Amino acid sequence: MAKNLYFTLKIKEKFEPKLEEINNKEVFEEIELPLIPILAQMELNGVAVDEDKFAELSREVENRIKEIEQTTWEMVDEKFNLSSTKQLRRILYEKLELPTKDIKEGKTGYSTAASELEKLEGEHPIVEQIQQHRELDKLKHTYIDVFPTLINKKTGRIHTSFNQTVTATGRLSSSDPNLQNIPIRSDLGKRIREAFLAEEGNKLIAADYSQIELRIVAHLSGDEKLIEIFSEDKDVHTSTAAAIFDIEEDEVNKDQRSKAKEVNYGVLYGMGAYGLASRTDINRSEAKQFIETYFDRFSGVEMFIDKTIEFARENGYAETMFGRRRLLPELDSDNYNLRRRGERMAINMPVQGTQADIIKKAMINIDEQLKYGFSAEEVKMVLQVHDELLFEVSEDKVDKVSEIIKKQMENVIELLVPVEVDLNIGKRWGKLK
DNA sequence: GACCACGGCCAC
DNA sequence: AAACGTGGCCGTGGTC
Repeated sequence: MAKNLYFTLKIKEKFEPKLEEINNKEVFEEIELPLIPILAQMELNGVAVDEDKFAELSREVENRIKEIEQTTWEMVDEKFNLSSTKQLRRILYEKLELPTKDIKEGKTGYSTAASELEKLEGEHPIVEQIQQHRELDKLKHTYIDVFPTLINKKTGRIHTSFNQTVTATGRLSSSDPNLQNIPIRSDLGKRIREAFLAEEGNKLIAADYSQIELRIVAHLSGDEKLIEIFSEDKDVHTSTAAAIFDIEEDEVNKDQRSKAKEVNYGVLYGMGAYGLASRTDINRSEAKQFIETYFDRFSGVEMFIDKTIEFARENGYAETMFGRRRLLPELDSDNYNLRRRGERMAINMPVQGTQADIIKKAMINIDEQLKYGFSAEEVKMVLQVHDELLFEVSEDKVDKVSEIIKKQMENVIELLVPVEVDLNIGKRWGKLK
């Protein structure tokens, strides 16, 4: 024990000045340190799951996968492993001789990734079988069949690890198992998420920040148009579509909105024309025009991006609103691609990192507020998924607790735009209202 | 059995 | 040559 104390002190002596030197003592003391016991408690709390539901899904998906396999084998007159990209590549591009003109090549040959299979739609019915197989196989082996084996004997719940020192931006990560990537997008995915639930007498409260990253961009850039959109509580993707297509908001169709959404999020990550074109049905020159028009309408955002990269190049790091830093030696590289990658990291850090700071601070403030009025039995913080907090709460405390959660999350920081949190409550995650 | 690279894909 | 940021986990195919 004495040794532990001795070396801990030595470590403090070594690192405290360094922390001060990089101006991160506050991030450490006001965010990371107080967060530790909260994460520990969340790990101990765990989350309840519906074991029978997983068993049911497993049987159902198993049968469907077998059907698809059989159909696929009959199409090519041979049995092969659909999970082997190597074998699939031989079948698609050699045996069936599907066109490889637009297909990306990796280190081992032509790709069979989802984005490439899409280009082969209509060429052969096997493509659709592979697409379906991919989704079902992924969800079965990564989630459906895994979670039942991870239910803790004593608690009857699943316990993750929240890692505090993994990411470059300040986000948490979750592992063993990762509970930050539970499916939600596909129909089967939704059914998997619905297998996460509250125990008898409890409800789940999911509280998520609405468009927080784009609101942070609005704040950091000071872009007038983006600020106006959020201040007037408009749908940001619809308004963006109206701005770039130069039409009225009520004239925006689904397709235009979804393209605007790609642009909105793409911008946060430094997406180029190539990226936008490959993710939508427009070609490169249209994509280029698109992005140019976006920056023309939202010139504050373009200036923010330029200034952020410039700052990072001069200082060797990018930082969040709370001063958390990410070193970016890539910006000095002789390698063009590496340098461009560094620039994209520089753009992303202030946005993603500030979001991480905000939600961590919210967790600390909520914990502080809840620990006096409620018992650990009545209220459990169970998961954090980057812009969302999940709580399991005694049914009779839901109203009071909801109010505290929303208030604390929305008031961590004042931005030039409103910070909004949506609450969803119910028995099953993914089926909340 | 442990580990690895790769291709692939789930989430935000 | 790469093209959109942050993660973690899967099966295949292979080595030790």
